Amino acid sequence: MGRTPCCEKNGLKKGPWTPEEDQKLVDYIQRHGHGSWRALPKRAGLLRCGKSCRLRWTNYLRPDIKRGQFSFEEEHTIIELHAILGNKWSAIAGHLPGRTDNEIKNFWNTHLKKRLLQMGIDPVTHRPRVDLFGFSNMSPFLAPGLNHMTQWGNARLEAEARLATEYLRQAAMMQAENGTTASTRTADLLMGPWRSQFGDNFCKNYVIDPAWSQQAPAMASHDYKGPLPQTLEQLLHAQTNGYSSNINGGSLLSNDNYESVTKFLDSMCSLALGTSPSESQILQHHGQHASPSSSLMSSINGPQMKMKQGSLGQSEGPNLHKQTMFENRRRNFSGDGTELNAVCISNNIKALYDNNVTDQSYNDVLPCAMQGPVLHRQHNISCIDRDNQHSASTLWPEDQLLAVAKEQDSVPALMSSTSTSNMFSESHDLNTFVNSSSSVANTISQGGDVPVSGPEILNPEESKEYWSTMLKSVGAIPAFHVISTHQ
DNA sequence: AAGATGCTCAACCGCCACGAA
DNA sequence: TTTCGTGGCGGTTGAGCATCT
Repeated sequence: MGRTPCCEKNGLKKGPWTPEEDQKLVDYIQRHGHGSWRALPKRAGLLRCGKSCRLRWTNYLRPDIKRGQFSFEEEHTIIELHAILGNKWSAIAGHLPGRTDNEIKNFWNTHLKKRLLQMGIDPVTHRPRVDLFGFSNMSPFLAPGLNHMTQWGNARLEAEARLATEYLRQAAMMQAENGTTASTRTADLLMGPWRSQFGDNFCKNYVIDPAWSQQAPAMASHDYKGPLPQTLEQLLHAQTNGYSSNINGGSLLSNDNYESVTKFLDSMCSLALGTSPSESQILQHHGQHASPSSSLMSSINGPQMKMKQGSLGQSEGPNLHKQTMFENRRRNFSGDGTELNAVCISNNIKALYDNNVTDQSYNDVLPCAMQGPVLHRQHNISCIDRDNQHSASTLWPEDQLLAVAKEQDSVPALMSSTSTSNMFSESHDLNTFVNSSSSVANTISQGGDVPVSGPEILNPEESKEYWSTMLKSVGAIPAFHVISTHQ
C-alpha cells in the first residue's frame, strides 16, 4: 500500500529536461509567474509533473542562480555553517546568494566532505576523528557530546531555533510595552535561546566576543559541568565553579547590553532558519549607536555580536579583558589544536585594523564571520605569558608562521590558537602584518597592553625574528590547522 | 582500444509542515 | 478537529563523462 504519487505519472515525462522544455517553462513563468505548480505543466504545455517543474526552475532555470565553481569564501561559509546547522542545506543556502540547496548539498557530498575526511576531521561532528587511532568503539567514552549534530537532529534544531525566535519576539513586545528589560520574565525569555541545544551548539562553534563569554561562561565552555542557570540574571551573577566573574555586580540587562544580547540572539536564530536577522523592533527603543565597525556589521549576513562600552571590563582594566580572551580561547582550542571554528578571533583583529580603533574601544568591535576575499593564507596567532597577565594576537602569513614553528623548541604549550582567516583584503597585506606584529611584540615584551598600531615598523625579517624570540620567551608555541590548500 | 571504475550533479522520491476547507 | 492539497526539504539515484588499467 504505497503512498499516492504527487501527480498522475502516466504519460508524464521523466529524466533530463530538453532545451525546448526549459524554454517553455521559462516563457510561461516569465509571463504568468509559476502560480500553482500543480497546474503549471498543463498550462505551459509540458508533459511533466508540477514538482519536476518546480525543481527545474528553482535549481536550474531561475535567473538569479550563480553558476560556476564555489569560491573559497563560499567553501568556508559552508563548512562553518555546516558545523552549526548540519545538513540543513536550505538554511545554508540562505546565506549563499545565488546558490541552491541542491548545489550546496552536492558540493558538500562530493568535495568538502572528502576534504575534511582527508584532514582527519569527522564531517558530521567537525571534530578530529578518533577512529583514526583505532578508538572508534571507545569514542562515546572518550568524547561524550562530540556528536552533537547527529545527536540533536535537524528537526529539533529547527524547532528550537523557531522557539528561540518566538522568545525574542515576545521579549521585544514586552520591551515595547514596559520599556524595561530587567524583569525576571524578560530574562527568562532571553534565556530560552541560550538554554536550547541550538544555542549551546552555536556557542561551541562560534567564539563569541570574549567579554561576552566571560558573562556567559557556561554557554561558551566545553567543559562546564555545573547546572545551567535558569534565568539570565542567575547566569550573569553566577560565580559558578570559578568560571564566572561578577562584573561589578552589573547586569547585562542594562539598556545598552540588552540591545547586544537581543541582537546576537536574533542573529543566532536567523542563522538556523536561513533568514536574515530581523533587525528586531527591540532596537528601536535604544536607537542604533554608530560603532567603528558599523560598516563592517552591515556588510555581513552572519552571526553578529556587538558589545558596547559599558559595564564590561572597564573598571577591571585591560588585563582582565585579555585574561578573558585567553580563557575563552583556551577553552575553545585547547587539546588537539584542530578546531575549525576560530574565525572570530581573526575577525576581531581585522575589525580593529579596519577601523583603526584602540584597545579602549575593543568592545565595540564585532566578531563577525565568513566574509572578505582571501589573498593570503593567514593564521591568527595568540600568545600569553606564564602568569596569564599579558596576551597578544596578530595575523601571520602561513609561511612565516611555519618558519617560526620550525624554530621552536618543545616548550610547554601554554596557549595555542590559530585559525585560517579569510578576513584579509588587499589593504591588509604584508605591511599591515609587519606593523601589527612588531607593535604587538614590542608591547608584549614591555608588559603593556595589546596595541592596535605602533610607531615601530620592522621589516619582515626583523619582525619574524622578534616574534620568534618573543614566542619563546613566553613559552608559547603555535598550533596549526589548515582548512584547505586554497591559495 | 576497450572495459572497469570513479566522479559529478541533475533529477527523483518520500516525508513533512502548513494552511485551507 | 480532521482531512486534504501543496510546497519544501533532505536523501538517494543513475546517466553521462572522465580517468584508470
